[in-house]
Amino acid sequence: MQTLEESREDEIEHDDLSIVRALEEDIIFGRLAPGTRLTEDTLLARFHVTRHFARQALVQLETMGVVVRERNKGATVRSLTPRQVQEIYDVRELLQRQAALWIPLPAPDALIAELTALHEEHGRHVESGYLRGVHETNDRFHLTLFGACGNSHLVQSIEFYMRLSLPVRANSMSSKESLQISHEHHRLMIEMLKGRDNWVLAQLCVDHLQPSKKRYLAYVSEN
Amino acid sequence: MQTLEESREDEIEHDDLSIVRALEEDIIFGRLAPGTRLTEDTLLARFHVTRHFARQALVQLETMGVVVRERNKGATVRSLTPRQVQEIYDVRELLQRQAALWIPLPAPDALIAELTALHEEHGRHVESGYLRGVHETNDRFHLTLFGACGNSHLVQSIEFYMRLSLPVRANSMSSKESLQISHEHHRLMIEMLKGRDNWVLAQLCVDHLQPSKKRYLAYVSEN
DNA sequence: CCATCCTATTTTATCGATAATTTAGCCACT
DNA sequence: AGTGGCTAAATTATCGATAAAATAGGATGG
Repeated sequence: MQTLEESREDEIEHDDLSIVRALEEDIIFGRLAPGTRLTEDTLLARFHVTRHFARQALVQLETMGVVVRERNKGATVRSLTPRQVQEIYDVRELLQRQAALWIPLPAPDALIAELTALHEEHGRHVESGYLRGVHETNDRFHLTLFGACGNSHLVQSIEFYMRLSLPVRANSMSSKESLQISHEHHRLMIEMLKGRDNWVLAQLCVDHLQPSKKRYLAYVSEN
Repeated sequence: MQTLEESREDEIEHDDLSIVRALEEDIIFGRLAPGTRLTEDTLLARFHVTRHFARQALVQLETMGVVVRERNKGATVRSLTPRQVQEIYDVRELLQRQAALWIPLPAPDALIAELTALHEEHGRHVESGYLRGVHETNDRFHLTLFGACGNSHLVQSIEFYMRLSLPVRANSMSSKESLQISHEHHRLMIEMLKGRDNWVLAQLCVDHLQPSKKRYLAYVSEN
């Protein structure tokens, strides 16, 4: 049903932001493997934009840490070594733990309501297998949750590292079981927000990161 | 003596990186106040570069969080509200504390030697009042120190927030006394690296951030 | 005298053409 | 057969010109 809305790239107009979005999605869904070359001309042809926008999109993806650019050589989808994955996740744990600790508990009803709505939408997408929606609501859920810590700069950094770990998280998108576990975690988080124990919430946020990291590390070690 | 090497911008060639550096320096030395407009044409005239590079420099400064750009309006030097300063420093404390905790102690002799060399150079610059050198060796000192934590991504984030707090740190550059206190802190840090107590080191790193933050917040509150 | 619209000016955004660089394949030479 | 350099292809980097947008100042009508 949802697959109908794919691949309209020939028809609609594009600016550099939409190119960034599209490529980001290609990466998390595994359609663009790490190491894949991204030449400007390819983007030009695919998105029907002027060179200026294709280039700008690549520049932006580079600063987001999603692609690597070498001078006079072009851009490739960034590939992460296990070491880098470990480092990135260590920082993610640090940031998300602290954000969770800083959330004033119990959380206001408005926040609970907003998260519950996102949670339900997420659940529907998981059940129907609409991955694009799963990914989108998942990210919105976490940014809303961590946003409650009141430190917008911390949230920005959390968002940055979410982007950086896109290829790592790609794995877990492929199995419905993982998505359901993740969904259940979210439910628990909402419950915790009603209580007063920041430490339990923080631990939950840290644990929530483990499955996709472990899955990825296991995957690369067996190759 | 050192002032001789200033203002050669008319003569030497520039790429966007050198523009970024120059503007960065202008900000930390207070020559460019927060809120100042940076039009492309101004940079064009000042650095004798093509519009392409001036523009690219502004784009880069924006992603570094040093300037703000509004569509069709141009770039201005970012100004930080006290709230933002507080947020930024909360994150800096978090990151630098953790980096300090992750440094394996006692630190290897090679690291001690490297830091001692930087420390001495820093001291010379403080004494001679060569601010450009003070700033440069100061940043190198901290990046080398935190680099020892072994997590390059964490170090990158620390560097990012050092940039973001450039205007805050500008204040403390103006008083020799602050610089000397800072210098003494560095000496203590090196001492701590020889010991085994990560927590003392971490606390020192956090304390080291306080003076410039407090000075800045006091400054804006009295205006 | 005030509000509104218009216009001139400033400034950024977009573009396609051209220059510079790298890469790979080929050929000549040893 | 192997090595070195040379040419052609692919790709990115740079540029100046033009388009579009925002702004400020003044003119016009009420």
